Amino acid sequence: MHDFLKELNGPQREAATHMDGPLMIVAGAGSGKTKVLTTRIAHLISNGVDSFNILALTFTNKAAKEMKERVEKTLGNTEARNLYIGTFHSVFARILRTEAPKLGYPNNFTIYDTDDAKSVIKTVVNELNLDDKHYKPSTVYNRISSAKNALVNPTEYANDYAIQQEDMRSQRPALAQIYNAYVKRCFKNGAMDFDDLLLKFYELLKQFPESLSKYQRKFRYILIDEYQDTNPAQYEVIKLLGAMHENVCVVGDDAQSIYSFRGATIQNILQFQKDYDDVKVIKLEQNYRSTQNILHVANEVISNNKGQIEKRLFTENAEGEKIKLVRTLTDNEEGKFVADTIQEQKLRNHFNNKDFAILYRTNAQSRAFEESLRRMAIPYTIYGGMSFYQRKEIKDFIAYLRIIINPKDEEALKRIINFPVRGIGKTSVDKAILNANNNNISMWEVLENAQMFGYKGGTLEAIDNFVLMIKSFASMLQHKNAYEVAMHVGKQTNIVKELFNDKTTEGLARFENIQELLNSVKQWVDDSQNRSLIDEDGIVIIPEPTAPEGMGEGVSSTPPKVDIGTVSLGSYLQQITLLTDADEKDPNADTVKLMTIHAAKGLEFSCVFAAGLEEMLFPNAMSINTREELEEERRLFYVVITRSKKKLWITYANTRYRFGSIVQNEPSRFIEEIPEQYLDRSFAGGGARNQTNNGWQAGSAFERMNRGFGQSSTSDKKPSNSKPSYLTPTSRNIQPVAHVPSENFVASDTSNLQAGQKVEHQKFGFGEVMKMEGSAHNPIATVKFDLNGEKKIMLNYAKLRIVE
DNA sequence: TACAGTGCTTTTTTT
DNA sequence: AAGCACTGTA
Repeated sequence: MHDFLKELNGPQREAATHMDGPLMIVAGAGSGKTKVLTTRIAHLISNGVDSFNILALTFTNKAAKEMKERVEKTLGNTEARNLYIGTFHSVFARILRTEAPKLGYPNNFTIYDTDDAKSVIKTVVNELNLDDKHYKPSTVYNRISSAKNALVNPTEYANDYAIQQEDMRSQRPALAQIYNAYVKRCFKNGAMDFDDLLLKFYELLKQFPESLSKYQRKFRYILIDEYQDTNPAQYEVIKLLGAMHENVCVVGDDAQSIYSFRGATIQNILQFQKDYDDVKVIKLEQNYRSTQNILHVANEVISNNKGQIEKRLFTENAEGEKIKLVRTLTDNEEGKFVADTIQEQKLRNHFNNKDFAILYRTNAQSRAFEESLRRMAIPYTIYGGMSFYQRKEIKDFIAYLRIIINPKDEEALKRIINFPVRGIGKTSVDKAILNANNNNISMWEVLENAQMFGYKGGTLEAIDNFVLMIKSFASMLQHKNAYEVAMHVGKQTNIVKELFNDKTTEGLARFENIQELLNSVKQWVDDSQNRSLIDEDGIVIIPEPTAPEGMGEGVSSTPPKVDIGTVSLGSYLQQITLLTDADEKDPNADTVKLMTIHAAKGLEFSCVFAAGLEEMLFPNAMSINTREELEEERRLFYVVITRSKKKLWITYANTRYRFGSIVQNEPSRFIEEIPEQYLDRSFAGGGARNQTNNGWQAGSAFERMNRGFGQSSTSDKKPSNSKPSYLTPTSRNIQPVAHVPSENFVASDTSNLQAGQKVEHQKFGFGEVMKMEGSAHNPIATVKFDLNGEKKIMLNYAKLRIVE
């Protein structure tokens, strides 16, 4: 037996050493599934399986990278470099780079990110003369994305009765038409969106038996991480690829399925056992991560969901502390509490910054934490922001590179045709697009033949110069590498110079960003020296960022079909669009981590703050309409609880800002699902379930202080602990003048509220409605309160009692 | 044509 | 609160 198997427990070892045949590992949170996966790969290799024949698919680049590194470490040699480990998207993109021509796409197809895709949608909605208020790009995009993930093509979409009913109901009857136009336009642009990477690969396998058999033979062993999050497109691909050898190993946890909004379906887990004759099922039920208390709470919470795969998570870890429940008055106070507590814990228990994570439901919640951490000079890293490559100046620059690699890329062309300004205005651009559509050619081809299409004078000259310039860039790639070309583009277009001359702070930042972009191209080029660019068939491939140093993959003697410069730049461009901001950050940096719960899946931290446990927020207002939605929210709660190894705080605020106005929220219903015995409510803010002002509880003290009922005396201190600073009101915190709601306060139906009516607000007191505005969907009342002045109240959130 | 001011929407989660 | 699109002005 190999050494690396010694560290595994029974079921883990059984899973890791299972050789042939389908295998399903049901892996509870913190049960060591990554360890099992990596050990399994190592075991396969050391038992004679060629590393070239192993495919491992994950959902994030981060997970892929970690897996690769751990296999490498386990094996202690470089065999791991030959593995295909990556995200569904990156692995499929890599393969499609060689196979795309079979489907009518260029090898150098562009990958459209969400912004590009939405821009295409905007274009086609306009061209179809549809109202873009009704057909908002984000809504349409989501709808199209769902269809693609469910393998519903435009024709099926248009012919499906239920779908059509649904679109009629939502007042969007033209969606089928838009979907169709969108798909055609992307194809014409030589571009695939994220969903296409899955969909087109599926179509390839489906339509070309020789391709199917090629990849079936190549990937004799397949491993899928986070199987509970696969969607039908991914499911079908896996099924096809695995059909020959049936060596498919999936790892998943139904309790952690949190991506149904992206088309993932838990059905895939249940279906797996029916797809193959004898599926071996192994459950990993021992948790190595969390304390008993944390695990008990997690188990208790998730038991409120119906229909789960039967399993009992247990741990031999210490009992640990109770879960600390904390209520604060506002979102800013919540931020302060967390920052204070981190500071205190660091001093008292010698934690590092990186031992803490602040996890929340929505990205918008990060603001308050950022501010408080910055004020206390605690280093932090926020995940979930914009990737470096999505910044405007970077995308503009990249658009030049995109257009020389794929001239059909209309989105890129539109970005740069008049940037920097060269006298090709909107009218000229519209005309070009119109001509392109009418003659069924690309916009670029129209520009190439500008004179033929009636352009004259200065505009014609400007277009001709532009076309000439782009062509000169493209031809440079024949003898210069991608970095040299990118540098040349920067100079020739004046972009670099212009930014250099812009001495504003933002201009400086943009200049530095462009420098960084050029560095990243340089790095890519340098690294490519060590990469094979040709696969076993002599076809140019997209190398992975950390790909092998020219081994195995077979440097064929067949000459490449395209210039190396083009290949290198083309693969660079495809690769960077699949990067997220998480891939650009160092997870080991000693900083507090801030991210959504979704983004935290698969991670663990000694100390976790689960923030914003309020109704409307978590569970989110968008997800409380069906049992399925609510159960997914609960799984999300399960995920956040199980991220914690030692200490867990659950925080919520009475009021917080939303869309610029204050809203009040009830504590989350999920809090009530935690058995009292595991809760520590003695914390600042009390976390009192009801909001009565009893005892010394700091929260009520805070309320009293802010009502001007006299400064809290020293006896108000928490025992053995000086008063935390978040209890100290600052001048910035302008609290409303106290108002005690009437005995009979009941929120009225305000759907017909009108100016002139008298109302009572729980906190702001009595007032008169001055005016009504906003939409019927989101009415906003301006109320002049007797004691608190004028305030805008969003009626969807605030509770008002109509007095008269 | 470019920019400043206005008003309107937005926030659920992401490769 | 903030970012975006639209509009009117210079």
